Parts: sequence; C-alpha cells; structure tokens
Amino acid sequence: MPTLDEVARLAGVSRATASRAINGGSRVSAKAAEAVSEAVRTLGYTPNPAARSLVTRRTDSVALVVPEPDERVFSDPFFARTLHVVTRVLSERDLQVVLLIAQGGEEERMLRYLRGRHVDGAIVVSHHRSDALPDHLAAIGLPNVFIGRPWTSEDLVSYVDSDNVGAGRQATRVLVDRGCRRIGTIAGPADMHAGWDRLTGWRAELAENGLSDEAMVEGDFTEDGGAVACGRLLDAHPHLDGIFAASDLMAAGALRCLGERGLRVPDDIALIGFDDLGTAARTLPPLTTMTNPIVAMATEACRLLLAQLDGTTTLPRRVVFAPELVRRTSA
Amino acid sequence: MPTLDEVARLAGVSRATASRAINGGSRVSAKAAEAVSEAVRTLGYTPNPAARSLVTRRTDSVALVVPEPDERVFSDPFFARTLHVVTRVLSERDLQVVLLIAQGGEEERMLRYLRGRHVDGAIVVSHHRSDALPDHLAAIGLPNVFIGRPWTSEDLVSYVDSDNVGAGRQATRVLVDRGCRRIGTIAGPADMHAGWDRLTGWRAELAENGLSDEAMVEGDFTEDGGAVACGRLLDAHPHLDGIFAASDLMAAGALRCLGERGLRVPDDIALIGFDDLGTAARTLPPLTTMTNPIVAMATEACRLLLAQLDGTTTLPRRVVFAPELVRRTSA
DNA sequence: CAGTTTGGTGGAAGCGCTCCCACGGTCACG
DNA sequence: CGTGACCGTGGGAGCGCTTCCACCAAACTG
Repeated sequence: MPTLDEVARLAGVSRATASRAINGGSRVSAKAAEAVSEAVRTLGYTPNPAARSLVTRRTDSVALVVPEPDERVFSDPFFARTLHVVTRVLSERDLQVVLLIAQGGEEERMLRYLRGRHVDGAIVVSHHRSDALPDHLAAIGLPNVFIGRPWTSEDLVSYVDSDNVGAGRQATRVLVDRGCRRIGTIAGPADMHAGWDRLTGWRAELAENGLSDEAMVEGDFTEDGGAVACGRLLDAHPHLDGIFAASDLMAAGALRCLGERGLRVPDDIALIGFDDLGTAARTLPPLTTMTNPIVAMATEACRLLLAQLDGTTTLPRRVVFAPELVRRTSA
Repeated sequence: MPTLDEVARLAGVSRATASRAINGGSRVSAKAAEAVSEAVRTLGYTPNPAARSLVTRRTDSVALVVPEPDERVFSDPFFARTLHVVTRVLSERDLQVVLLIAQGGEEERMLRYLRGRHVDGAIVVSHHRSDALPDHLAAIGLPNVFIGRPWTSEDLVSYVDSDNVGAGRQATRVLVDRGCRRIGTIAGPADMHAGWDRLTGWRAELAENGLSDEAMVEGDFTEDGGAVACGRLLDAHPHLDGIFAASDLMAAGALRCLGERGLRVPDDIALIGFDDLGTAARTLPPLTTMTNPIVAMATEACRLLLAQLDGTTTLPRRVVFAPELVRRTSA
C-alpha cells in the first residue's frame, strides 16, 4: 500500500503539502495540487484511515443503534426506512453508517464498541425502558440523538419524535366518528414510548367521548404478536366494533385473526393501524392508518447529530413531528 | 481518555508490559498482570482502536457486503438470517461486522470503504453478474468469501453455495410425482446464480420426464414481484397444474395471485417454493419448499474467511451444501 | 561451578498521518 | 527602498499503540 510519503516524493513536494492537497486543498498552489493528485492517481493511493483518525480524533463513521432482536429489525419496515434515510443523509457528509443491532446479551458488546470510540456519534432508534442507553451514552460522552422519546429526564438528551399521543387520539376519533362505541386497542410494548403514548392518546379520546377503555391488550409490534393479541382481545371483549392497533404490522396480524373468526372489516369491526410504511396499502382490505413521519424524523436526527459533531450545538434539543391520517377502507 | 501510558504508570510497569498484559498476557508475571488490570479498571481505560490498528494492520472488523437495494435486504429473511449467523460466529473472535448495503450508485462508495481498509475482510452475499465485485476485491487484495457462487472463473474466489441445480430438480420432481404435467416456474433474476441454477434444475427435470419447459417467467425474489410474475405466467399458460417458485417470498406472491384468480392450491395447481425461512410456514396453505441451508453456508463462509485472515489458507475453496425437501400442503 | 536456557521486563523504534510553526518569497503600500 | 501582510511550503513533533530487541536474574544443564 502506498503511503503519503511516496505520494509526496513522486509529486515533488513535502508530506505536509501533499496532505493539504488531499484534504481540501486550501493553502496549496494549483501546480502542487495538480502534481499531488497526479501522484495519487498513478500510485492508487488511499489514505490510511487508522493513521488519520489517530491524529484527527475522528472516525468519520456514525452508529445507528437498534436495541432490538434482529428478526424484528429485519421484519419491520420502520427500521429499513430509518436506516435508508440516515445512510443517505449522512453520506452527503461522507460519514459511514454502522448498524449496531444489540440483541439480548450483545448489549455489553455494543457498549464496548461505542466506548472504544469506533464511531463519532450514535443515533438510537427504538430504545426500551430497561436498556439504560441514555445514561450509558452520557457516561461515554458520545454525541447522540434518539429517534423516539427516550425514557429519561426530558432535557438530558436530544431527540426527535412524532406526536404519538395526538396521533393516538386522532386514530381513535376516526373510529368514534364512524359510530364505533366499543373500541379496543392492540397497544405497543409498554416499555417503549411510542407504544405507551399511542395508548395514552387512545385512552384520552375514549374518555372524552365517555367510552370504556377496558379493551386493551399489549402487542409487540410484530405481525404474529398482533394476531395473538387480537385473539385475546376478542376473547375478553367479543362485541368490539372498532380496534386501534399501534402499528400496521400488528393490524395486519389482527386482520388475519379477524378473518379467521369470520368478522368482516370494516363492516363488523373497523380497524385502524399506525405507520403507513407499505404494509397498510398491501393488506386486504387496505388499512386506514396514521403516517409515521420517518423521513422527517430521521433527517432531523441526522441534522441534530451533525450539529453536535460540528460543535455547533451542545444543549439537548427535541423536535416533534405530526403524523397524518391516511384513509383507506379498513376504517 | 486515559492512555496506555497512564495505565502503565499507575500500575508501576512499562508501557510494553502493560500492552502485553492487556493483549493476552503471555510473558507477563501474575503480579504485573494484576496491577495492570487493576489500573485499567480504576482508570476506565479503553484501547484506542485507531492507534492499535495503525500498528497491527488489523481493524478487527469484517464487512458483510450486500449489493442489493435496501428494501430487499430488509424484506427478505434470507439476509436477516445471514447477518445473524455471521455476526454470531464472528463475534466469537471479537470481530465486528459492518453491514454494507450497496444500492444503486452507492457501489463506488462501498468500494472506497473497502479499499480504505476499514475492514480486514469481506463476506459477499447475493452478488449480481453486473457488479464486478470479485474483480474489485481481487484488485483491492482484500480477503473475501462469497455466499452463493459468484459470476467468475470458478477457481478465483472462495465461496459457499447450496446445490441449487439439484434442489431445483428435486422440487420439480415433487410436482411431477404428484402428477403435474404442465409445470411452470417463477425463476429468480437471471443475473444471479441462485436463480439461474434453480431454473437449470427445473429444466433438467422436465426434460428427463419429457415435459415442456416453456412456462417460465422471471421474478425478482420479492413477494410483489412473485405475484406479478405469476399473473404473467398464467396469462401465457392458463392450464398449468404446477409451479416451482425459486423463492418462498415469490411463492407467497404467487399464492395471492392464484387466490385472486380462484385457483385452489394444491387441488387446482400445486406450488412449491424455496428457502423455508419462516415465510413458507406462515402462508395459507403452508408451502412445500426446499430448505436454504443458510446457517451452514454462513458458518462455513466465516470459517473460510477466518482461515484467510489467519493466513492458514490462501487458495480459493468452495463448499456446497444440499438443500432438503420440506413437505407441507401446497404441493 | 561454568555455561546455557528461560521468563519477565523496559527502552525505543516506528506504524501513516495531520497540523503547528517557522521560513522565505512576493506584493502593495507609504 | 524599507516595512509589513500574506501566501505557499517543509521540517518536525506527536497522536496511542505494538513489538523487536537487549537485558538481567533465576533456574536449569552437564
């Protein structure tokens, strides 16, 4: 592998000048710059990232941390989209994204990786109450942004989120408005804010309409989990006429369950989901749902992280986006 | 951040001894080792990976290269499983896996990353004819193993594969044996060996039984693509009584299409898939299919790569695993 | 008891790079 | 023509680590 020294020698300049020419080129004469880039080309020179980051103290890569079992990461379009957007936005600044899936016992491993400063910063998505990620990241001193409100004191970390409470209310209102009076919900996991907040919204809307909020069952944001949860919900409350599922994947599972029980959607029972990431449009019938503003959230998360990396901002910031209703046929 | 120097000073030994104590500890007295690990603990020391890899010329990380659009990577359980297994096997050697998804124009970016020696080696999965990945990797001189036979001269690269030709034959034979005589196939992309070989197997088995191999349509290994392909297949050949789909995802799409056309599976038309990664068991009816020996392939790929990294092997090697038939109800 | 192996140790070189700083040359200005 | 500003340049230090090598003491050998 050619080194900077060889490039400099071939170009007839000093190592310092070669370095400057390669990185930005300010304070370098056009002649020198040309000679260097010529030398780079003929030698096929690639800078050694280890040597570079040893002195710059930057690695030019960022972790996308997902504290979830990988089967979920790979089956929920939410993560695919997030990774896609994050990768795209950060690649504009030539930052490499490293996907860190911390399943089960792997958490310690992941923390070791972050502690070792293999990355300049981290974006955390889908964090659970039990992983003390905000604390750990603070202890490590690594710039970070959460996608989805973290379980910690509000003003300690930067995050982006969608207005899940408001969206939960709005979704429930759709059911109320079409005349449903016995409305159940398949909630998300109680240890995740997204699940919890949507449930809160559902409760609030029911309360405002004087309806019972007893028909609640907790799902796990997966399709199979949604089907199971739906079964339990119907067993306990056979006469439901509306269900709010906290994710489209769970709604798809519910749809399967309802079909098996001979219930027609939306005639016998209306169903509204959450996310609108493709699944909703593909089910039979297509799901009425709330959008999950992933693109906006992920983009903003990158912006916030970049600001931290640049040293522009230090104080934690939060940005909240509003989901929108998408009417299809299930409700 | 504490450095090795500080650790050494606190432990009352030289930097050299501290380094030895931290890495393996051979040729270090028990007393010194204890003092060092004590110092490491109190200081919260973590080695600087950049400094380390500058001298060792290793990065202790390995790329999993997937030259596919990310929506496919995240919707096909094949990749999730592969990543899972690779991560697990390599983590035993404390190697970090970096997922490199090279979609569209990102290919150059990915090559730059590999050329920059950010990783010690690469495992490539799902390679297409057009990406000149084998050549590029050879040019870079990066140890690598392909999962799935690459498009290049056989003995240039190491790879693991499953016997797709044989499995294609066997799947087709299942249809023949149950009495099907007009057998179509939804093939994989022609620029991927897995697709091509399964098609070859299908052709061979039909030929041996004196049946026509005209009913062929190319899919893209996705569910939606499978549905579309199935539609085209039926339009061109309305009287098929059996279909071999080159992946379960495509078979699931076909199932949807067949359902919409009022065709019962397997009574009107038998269907056999490929992969058996969960999807097959969840469809209605459950799919008869061929297993895709991912665990074996991924594990072996890791072994082959590790051998290259250790310098144990230099010559390219190939290992082929045999898929097995799983009988369910669709055929 | 001299001569050899052995194990533990520290000094020091050096991995490839960036960046501070000092230096000389050029130019505009008074 | 002297002075200062400015630009492009190269020397050199040093980032944090591993590893070669020389060294010494202790434990062997014949």
